[in-house]
Amino acid sequence: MKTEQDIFLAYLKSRGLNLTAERSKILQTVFSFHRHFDLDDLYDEIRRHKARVSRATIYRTIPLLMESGLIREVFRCMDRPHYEHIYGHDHHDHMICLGCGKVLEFKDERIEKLQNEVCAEFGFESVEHRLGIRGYCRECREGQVKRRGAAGT
Amino acid sequence: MKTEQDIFLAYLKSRGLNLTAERSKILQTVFSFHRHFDLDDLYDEIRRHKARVSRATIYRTIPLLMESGLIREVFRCMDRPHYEHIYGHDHHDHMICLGCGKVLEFKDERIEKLQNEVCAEFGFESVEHRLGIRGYCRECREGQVKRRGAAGT
DNA sequence: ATTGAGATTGAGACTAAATCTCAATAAATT
DNA sequence: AATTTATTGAGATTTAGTCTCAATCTCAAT
Ligand SMILES: [Zn+2]
Ligand SMILES: [Zn+2]
Ligand SMILES: [Zn+2]
Ligand SMILES: [Zn+2]
Repeated sequence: MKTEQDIFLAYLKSRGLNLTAERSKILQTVFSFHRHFDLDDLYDEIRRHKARVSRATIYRTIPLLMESGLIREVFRCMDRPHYEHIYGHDHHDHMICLGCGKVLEFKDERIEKLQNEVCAEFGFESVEHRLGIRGYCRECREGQVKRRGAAGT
Repeated sequence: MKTEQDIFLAYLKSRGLNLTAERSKILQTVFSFHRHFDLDDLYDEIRRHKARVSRATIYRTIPLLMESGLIREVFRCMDRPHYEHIYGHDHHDHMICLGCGKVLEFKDERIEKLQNEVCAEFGFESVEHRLGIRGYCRECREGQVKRRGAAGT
């Protein structure tokens, strides 16, 4: 079982790039999250650990992490892309509550299978997909709503 | 059968707003498209008809059209949101070719139904959803690829 | 250990999308 | 007609993201 480091390192090597301290710190921080994050979450968390990585470097590193298959963009919220690490986690899709901003994850094998069928019909080779359902969660429908802002898909 | 104008007008009235010449022109142009469009497509098409509406007004009107349920954002391409009118059209989802940028539309009732089931399980009330599959279309997989740039979901 | 080629970084300049401000205009209301 | 409120366009402003470049680091070959 390879670690995320192994994978990132292999990817970087394959491109003639190095695993620097900054990239390593970003990688480590990404995998320390147990939730979806945006660039500023990363930046803040790194500083909170008294490490110092510039925003420019984070902007540069995110595409590398995506290309190496370690993270993916999941949705856009407050006009910013949000990411999640995917290595070691099952694929899943998202429901985003327009009331409280909560993000629910779900996976339905039947939907996944049907997507493959549709792609086959069209002769389309799927590389990646994203299903985002926006609406209102149980708590927001029933009880009192604490508005935290709407989220985009 | 209401026209898009009726709907937009009703929405505007409900908010104490007026259907001005500019808003009317934007509405008309939106429904003259038979493809997905972004803000500049709108701007250019309006000017091509020798009408004059500022970008600021278009930026202001798009949210109104979305809130009134006439258009929706469908994906992001070249870092810009793209829209489509939805009034009078069946709901559908999209496949986006990473090779040529082509956008294919599909609808699978079974997938739609399963989404409803999943929402019910979670007690989640769906308002809207978006399924985007990115990959390679038949032509790009077989023949020669004419790269036109990648598209985002 | 030294060296040189190439990779990397951070700071700040730059770009471009989107929002905001505001004075002038238009529409609705009285 | 007068008053109020909505609307517009131009340009200023904000902000996410990219680009530039000089200084620094990495690594592989001596
Ligand atoms: Zn909620
Ligand atoms: Zn997730
Ligand atoms: Zn294609
Ligand atoms: Zn469509």
